[in-house]
Amino acid sequence: MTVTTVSDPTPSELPEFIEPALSRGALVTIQAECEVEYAGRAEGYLGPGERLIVCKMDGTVLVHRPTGHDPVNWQPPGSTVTVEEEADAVTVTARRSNPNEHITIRLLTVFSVSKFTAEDTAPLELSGTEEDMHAFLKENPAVIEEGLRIIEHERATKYGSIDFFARDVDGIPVLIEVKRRQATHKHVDQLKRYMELYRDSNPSVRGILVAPTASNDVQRDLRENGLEFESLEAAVDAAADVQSTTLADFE
Amino acid sequence: MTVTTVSDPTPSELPEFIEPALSRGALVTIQAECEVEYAGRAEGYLGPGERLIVCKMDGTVLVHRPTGHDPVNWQPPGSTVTVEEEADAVTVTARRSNPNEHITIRLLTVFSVSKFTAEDTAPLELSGTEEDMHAFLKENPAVIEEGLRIIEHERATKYGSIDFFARDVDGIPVLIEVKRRQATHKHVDQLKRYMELYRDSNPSVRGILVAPTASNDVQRDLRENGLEFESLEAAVDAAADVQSTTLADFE
DNA sequence: ACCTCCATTTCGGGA
DNA sequence: TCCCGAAGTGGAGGT
Repeated sequence: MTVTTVSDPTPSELPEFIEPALSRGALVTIQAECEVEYAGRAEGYLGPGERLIVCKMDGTVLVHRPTGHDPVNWQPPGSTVTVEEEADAVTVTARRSNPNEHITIRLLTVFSVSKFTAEDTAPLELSGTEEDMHAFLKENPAVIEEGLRIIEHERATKYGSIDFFARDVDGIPVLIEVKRRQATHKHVDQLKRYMELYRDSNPSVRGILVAPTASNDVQRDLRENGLEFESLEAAVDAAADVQSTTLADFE
Repeated sequence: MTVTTVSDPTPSELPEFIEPALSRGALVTIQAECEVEYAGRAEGYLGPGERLIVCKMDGTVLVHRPTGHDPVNWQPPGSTVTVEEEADAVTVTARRSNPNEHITIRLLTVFSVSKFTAEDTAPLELSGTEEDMHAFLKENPAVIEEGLRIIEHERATKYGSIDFFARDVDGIPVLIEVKRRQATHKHVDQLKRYMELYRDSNPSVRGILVAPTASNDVQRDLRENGLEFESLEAAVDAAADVQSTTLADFE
């Protein structure tokens, strides 16, 4: 039996159910009315309500409301989880240092608690990330500009790293920043910053922001700073494909 | 009965259990071996493994592994969830448009499924956010600099908004950017960008980055750009307190 | 440990 | 709707 569920557990059952389950690597889910208090990087209080609580073997604790993607309260992996029976409630506390913070969940009424010893080793295969886009552009620099030669990928600077350091057909150095989503002013800032590191020693250096789209405002921002925009919708699609894409896709 | 759990459900039970539960506003949790496929902003595939699946009434779907804070796969709120029995598995699909994307979970073995009609209206009370820091600084501008007058909070520009537009004791305009955590080069960039909007019409404008700390690199970056750093550890603490803090805390 | 940046970021606020 | 920035962001990768 991989899943064990206890309906309407008594308060004294909870510590002896949850703590050993976690230390044996189980996923614990609790359906309960609870209130939550958090103190650490910020301070938070959540009054009584019915929520789904998930505790993981690595110290992760999540408190989920009936709606929304994000947990309303949580504790990241690396925390230590303890369950204690108190006078009028059972509390689940997860603590960690660095940063020093804790979450305390007061279980007012527990409707159900279950443990699930889950085994999961399959890796997540994800494509269409910015990394995939990089790999594609490295192999197909001409989709950015005819004659462009990639000199270095992820060129380190004292502040972050430039996605691509390249040279154009005339040998002029080109700094390239790649985004997988619509470009924003922030990305222009990022490219501008890298440009500053090169302009002194090489005033002719060019800067290109490569992204599927950019608003008119952002495109103007680039122009006003002597930078260029290269719309590359196709590169995003290509990066999502597993099989390699050829230049023919762009003609 | 608020929670209903079915252990080892048969495939044909699942659609009729899950879909009505969601449409009636329940939180559905599934403990199962499954594989997951995602296509939309990126493409993903996760091979068979044992996971906890959470479906919410608002269309949120989360797939959690035995470890980690983040779901390994998910679909954000606003999706439409359907459950279908197929030849060799039951699939849970969540779809949304804008962006067009979907997640498909193939349930290979379902150990347990439960529905939880949770009611939760309590608001989350959170303090120590950047917004709280703003409120504190607005009331206590002298902690930034003696004689500073706040003219405008969240002053809109064509690009984002400046946290504070102020004037110093000599009437010189001051742009202030506030961060609740250690300042980074990105924040310097942000302030620099706002400065550009004012330097033309007012060359003497000053810029201050207010944050609890900043690395030496970042502080140098600020100096080299004619900007200032104001370390304000205390303001962060003050913002976390519910009761208002007085200037005395800084003396 | 620090620093930087990506993320299927999500979320909320303002124009 | 777009656009922008915060988040208790989390997570990975480099130095």
